[in-house]
Amino acid sequence: MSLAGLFPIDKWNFSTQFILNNLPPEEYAALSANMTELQLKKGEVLFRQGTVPQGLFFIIRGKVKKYQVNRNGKEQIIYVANTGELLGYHAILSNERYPDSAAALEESTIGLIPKEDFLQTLENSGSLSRMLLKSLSHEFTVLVNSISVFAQRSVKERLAIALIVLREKFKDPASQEPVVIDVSRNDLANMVGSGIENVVRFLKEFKTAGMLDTKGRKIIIRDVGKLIELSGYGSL
Amino acid sequence: MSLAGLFPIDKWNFSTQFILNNLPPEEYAALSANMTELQLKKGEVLFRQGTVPQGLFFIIRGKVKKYQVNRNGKEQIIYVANTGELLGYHAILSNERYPDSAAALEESTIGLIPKEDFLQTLENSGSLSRMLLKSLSHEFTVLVNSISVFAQRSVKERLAIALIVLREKFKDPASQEPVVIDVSRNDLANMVGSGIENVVRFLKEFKTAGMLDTKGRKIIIRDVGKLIELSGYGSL
DNA sequence: TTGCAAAATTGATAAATATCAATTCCCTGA
DNA sequence: TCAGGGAATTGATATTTATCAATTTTGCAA
Repeated sequence: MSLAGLFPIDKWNFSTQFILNNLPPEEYAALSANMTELQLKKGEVLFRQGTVPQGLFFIIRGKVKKYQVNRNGKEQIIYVANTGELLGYHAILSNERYPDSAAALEESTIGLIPKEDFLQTLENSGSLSRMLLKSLSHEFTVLVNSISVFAQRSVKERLAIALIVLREKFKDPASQEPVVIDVSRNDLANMVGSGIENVVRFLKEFKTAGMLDTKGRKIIIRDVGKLIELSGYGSL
Repeated sequence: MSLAGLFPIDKWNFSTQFILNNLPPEEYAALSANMTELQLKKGEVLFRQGTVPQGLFFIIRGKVKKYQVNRNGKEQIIYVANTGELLGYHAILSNERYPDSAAALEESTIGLIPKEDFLQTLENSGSLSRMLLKSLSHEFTVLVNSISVFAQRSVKERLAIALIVLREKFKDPASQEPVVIDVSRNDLANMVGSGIENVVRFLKEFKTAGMLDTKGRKIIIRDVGKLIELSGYGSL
């Protein structure tokens, strides 16, 4: 089922997957000349908030959560980045430390581009800077949306939204099967901004209502339409 | 009282005030050649979410709230922009419609720069694009912080934070007097993401605790230190 | 396989927040 | 200056969400 016209999925996804692909060949070459690969196991941290950025990351394959940890150790997931997306450019561009941390949600392959190569290419390239401006501006839309949702919507609605968004991320384009979302209850709760228990209870409710099934920690989405109704984006 | 070392105020402010000032003279000239001025009365809308951007706005003097209105008409204030800040560039750069609306919180003077002049200058200028990349990346930090706070902190903490942030915005550098914050309870509630009644009750609590006084709708901050304690950023 | 530790689930209850209703308190324009 | 109306405040209560305490289930590693 496509979400087109039913749910504003573009307001929940960044758009950096398009950057590397659309770069003129010579700029791509400059950028990737010294790119090294790096394998992350599930749960491994790519970078940690408060540290100084050393490079730009490219998700060759996998899923990476971006999150903040507050003083009480509570984790808030801001975004889940997928294959093809870039990570870690904000801190380089703003010349600040990482505002958030990044860790693999599943086994992932990451390309690491040295900070200098990134900045150098940026100097010499109109396209890269144009595309970054565009992506960063789009991210603004995404984050502003998140703020409204966190500030105003109920936990149940936020869970529904999280499931719709995750479903897109876990979708296998080659398959017609219902999408299987594979994240821990803990990560799900940290995306939704609530406790594990609440999330579990609402999941059960959704299950009873026929929107999804669970199989261990895996969540199989059966009826996105109903989830969209619940999310508050119904009859958009 | 300065917040340095006590509260991360930079994580709550965008940084576009620096852009126009630091632009090379010829680029500034190109940008402002066709700038027209526009006077906004308190409450007047500068642009509305979902509409197509026509230009870039510069706050010559005043305060402008950026907010989203959801389906139920509930308003969420995302940010309060102050004198010197730029507005409305995201939608132009991402080639999307405005993700949020903007309205004057007080009588304001706005400079309007045609979209074409902005894009043209951007084409020809390294500085402008560099500074925008930096500002946009910093905004990411600000918004990510907001998300964590909305998702995890209590209304009381959020109110304390809102007051600390507003105090900075309403500060008169020429005066040593305690800062007077002049916003409606409604706007304050929409910043905090709660109802007016809750905000009023917590304000009363803060007042009783000696952190502030009220005078009609005006809020006079007496003890930021205590507010910082309450905000959850105490002993940062 | 099996046993175990971690993760998920369930239940009960406390705490926070939202909502509805009713006053009271300002501003502002006549 | 004063009356009217919107804004702010207060009170009472419903609803949502968080938290604590047990179980039960799962996924691994031996």
